[in-house]
Amino acid sequence: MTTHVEARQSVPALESVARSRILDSAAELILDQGFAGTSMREVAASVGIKAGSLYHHFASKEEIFSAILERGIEVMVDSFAAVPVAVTEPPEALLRAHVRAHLGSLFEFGPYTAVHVTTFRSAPSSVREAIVPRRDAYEAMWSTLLHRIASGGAFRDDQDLGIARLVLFGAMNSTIEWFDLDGSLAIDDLADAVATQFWQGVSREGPSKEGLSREGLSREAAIQ
Amino acid sequence: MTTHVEARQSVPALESVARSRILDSAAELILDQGFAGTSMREVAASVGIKAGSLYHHFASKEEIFSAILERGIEVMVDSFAAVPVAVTEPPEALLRAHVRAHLGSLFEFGPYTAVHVTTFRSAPSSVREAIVPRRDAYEAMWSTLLHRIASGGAFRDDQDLGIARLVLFGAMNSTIEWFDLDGSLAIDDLADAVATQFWQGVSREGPSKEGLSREGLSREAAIQ
DNA sequence: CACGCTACCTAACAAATGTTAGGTAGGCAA
DNA sequence: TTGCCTACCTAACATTTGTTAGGTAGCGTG
Repeated sequence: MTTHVEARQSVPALESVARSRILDSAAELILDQGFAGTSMREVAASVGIKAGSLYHHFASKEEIFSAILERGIEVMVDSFAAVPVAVTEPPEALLRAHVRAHLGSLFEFGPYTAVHVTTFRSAPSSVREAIVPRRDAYEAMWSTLLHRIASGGAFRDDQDLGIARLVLFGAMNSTIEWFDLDGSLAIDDLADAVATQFWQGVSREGPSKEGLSREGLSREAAIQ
Repeated sequence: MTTHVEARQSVPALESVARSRILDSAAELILDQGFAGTSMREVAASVGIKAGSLYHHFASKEEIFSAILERGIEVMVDSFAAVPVAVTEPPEALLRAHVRAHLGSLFEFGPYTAVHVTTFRSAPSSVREAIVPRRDAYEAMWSTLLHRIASGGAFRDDQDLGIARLVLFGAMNSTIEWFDLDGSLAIDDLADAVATQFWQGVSREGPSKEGLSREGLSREAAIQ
């Protein structure tokens, strides 16, 4: 009854075509219903098969979820690694390019990264713990980047780098909530806006020495 | 078998003590399991009663969820309205105070706002649509605030206000993911860091006229 | 006292859940 | 042809789900 047989990929085939199709559909569903809110029957129906057949490709619902979250990280890491800007470029250009890459991973390579970002916190702890190391690895790439820039003296020294990074992550990741690839704002312009806001802020006048801190930010509270 | 009878509140009692206790526990559970991932029996057990008894206080699971999301907005709106800084204050102070208020609503008044922010996108559309107007009202309060500041000329004019606001929201809301009230970083310092980063950015040198934009950000893509 | 009200309970319901066992159709290789 | 393998199916399973009906204990008020 199926129209044709899928060709096997020539690569060592970590992920067969069938598996990928299922993951695509499942991720889309999970993105707007959550993991627990998406049933195996729904996933199966969305790719035109019956629920039981899913177990020909995955051992369990959790395995599907895990695969999606992992692919989400892969996409981010690959995007980061593929940034076409040399580390010798000026800080603003470096930053902008990496912001663009991260936003790209959220919108341009399937729903995987978006699912990862939005549902990680409510994932079963077994799934979550298995992914944490890879997640940390990606965050470390960013840490390294920011430290490199900071060591060049381009950053203000009254702001904690770890906090700055987490705030930037939040700003980027939450674009999922409102940005639309097909809308009037281009993703390149979005990246520029986010990067500029991160780098220079929104105020007209330049940064004062003391910033906004009420009495000077205590530095003891450093976060990685 | 119950130890005591709850005293009725003297206020018109929009929310009885019993209802509030249930909402508290339910919100906590939903915060780290999601709506679909949290069962009525779980909620009931967390307040020491049986599932059926929940229906003495709420008509359905959805009603519990709705009540939580609505309270989440209430907390935000109340916090915003209670900001003890006059609009005549300098922009940085105004901003910092409102950032502090929003962060407070996320961490200091129960899990409601946090639940709202993290689970809104995966809520059943019936629930979501009912809440959208109130949500918009809160966002409008921020829009008004930012426009007031902008009309004073304090903002750079090459950045879209709507985007800036959404990015700020993202930065604030995603602190849920990593900030810990009982950690070494005080929430006041967090607010300072976020506000400073929003206002001045992280770079040392002042904003250049052209910013980071590749060729000048197109303004047509204005977002509310 | 009797009444009614609140807040809970038990027990069950139909429906939906993840998962499994066993079967079938078609392609490919010997 | 025979046999195996992949990819699907049907049908059922035990469990969990939201929800409801009906009952009971304790309280305050008439």
